[in-house]
Amino acid sequence: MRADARRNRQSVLNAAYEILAAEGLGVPIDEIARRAGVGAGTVYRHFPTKESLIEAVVLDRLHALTDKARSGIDFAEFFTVMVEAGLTNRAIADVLAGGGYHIPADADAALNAAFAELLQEAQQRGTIRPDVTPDDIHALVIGCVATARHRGATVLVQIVVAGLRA
Amino acid sequence: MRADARRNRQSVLNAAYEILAAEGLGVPIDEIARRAGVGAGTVYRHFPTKESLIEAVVLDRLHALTDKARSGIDFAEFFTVMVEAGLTNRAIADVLAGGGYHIPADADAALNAAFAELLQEAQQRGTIRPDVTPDDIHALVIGCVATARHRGATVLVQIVVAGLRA
DNA sequence: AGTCAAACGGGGCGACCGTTCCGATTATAG
DNA sequence: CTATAATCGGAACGGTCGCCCCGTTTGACT
Repeated sequence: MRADARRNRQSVLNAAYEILAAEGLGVPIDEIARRAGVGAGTVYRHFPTKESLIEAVVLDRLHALTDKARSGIDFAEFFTVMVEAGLTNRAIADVLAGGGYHIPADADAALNAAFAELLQEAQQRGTIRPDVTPDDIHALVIGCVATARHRGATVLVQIVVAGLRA
Repeated sequence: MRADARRNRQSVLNAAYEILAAEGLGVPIDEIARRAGVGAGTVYRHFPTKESLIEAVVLDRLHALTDKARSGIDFAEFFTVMVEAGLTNRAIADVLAGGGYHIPADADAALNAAFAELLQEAQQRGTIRPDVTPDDIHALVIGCVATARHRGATVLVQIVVAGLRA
């Protein structure tokens, strides 16, 4: 690959990461291109579709979250980590909420599986009420993120976590 | 006002109510017009802008909710009423979430005020934790609605309400 | 330095949507 | 029944956005 191509590809990735994290998946490609200092055509040369660009930007974040879940973290703690991830990065929030764009199922599935294991452990230990499903948790994370955007996150997460306790 | 004009106006209102409740504020005007059996121009004769049509359709629902809040209902009960209202009527959900369109401030403010009073009562009676603000509650309603769209509402609302208790 | 394929960029296409316009229609007063 | 003005419907406008195309530039290898 030519040197300028590699450079431009990296510029696009950097710009896309910044803008997507700040504004969410709704930003036009042209804006990403402008921020990267390239034309829209160049973006589409490297990433055949907007979805593929989003994928490239978001995938490693999802993997990082999955790793965190596997790191022996407490369930309640990881819950707040997820919410904070969504608050810090609107693209993550949009992807978790399933907003329009489709992310490869396996990355999403791996994260959900790790989260579900944490939940099951906590439920067996008796610290989390037994009638909540992994899907409920997933939904609560989305809700907390959407919710805490206007308000401070801490109180809301405290409330939800308190409600989750057995 | 001519008889056919009144008839058409009502058709538009009915169609708009049905579709907006079912699909949310994103539906195109043309679809509302088609469902009402009129042209798009007719819709704009009666409602100068899409926002005004939405307003006409949504306002009395907001007033109904405000009345319900004033009817001596319990705070926790009203919380679930709000969530159910959002689930039943996507237009309500979108308006509560502040999704794009602007609803006259007083209607929104009246509902919020009534809800805030219920909260304050419950907090003085000691049934709801004292560190949550009306804005927190507003946010939690939005979150529960957005959340419960995919999952059943009951478990989620139970969790949140349990977390809200003192 | 010269060559040429690869990469560039920005204008353009098609789709969608809110809004406006205007010729055709129709209800109502006289 | 006619005149007339209100109303109607849907085509057209302007704006946005994802995506593609193509004339031009540029980097790598000789």
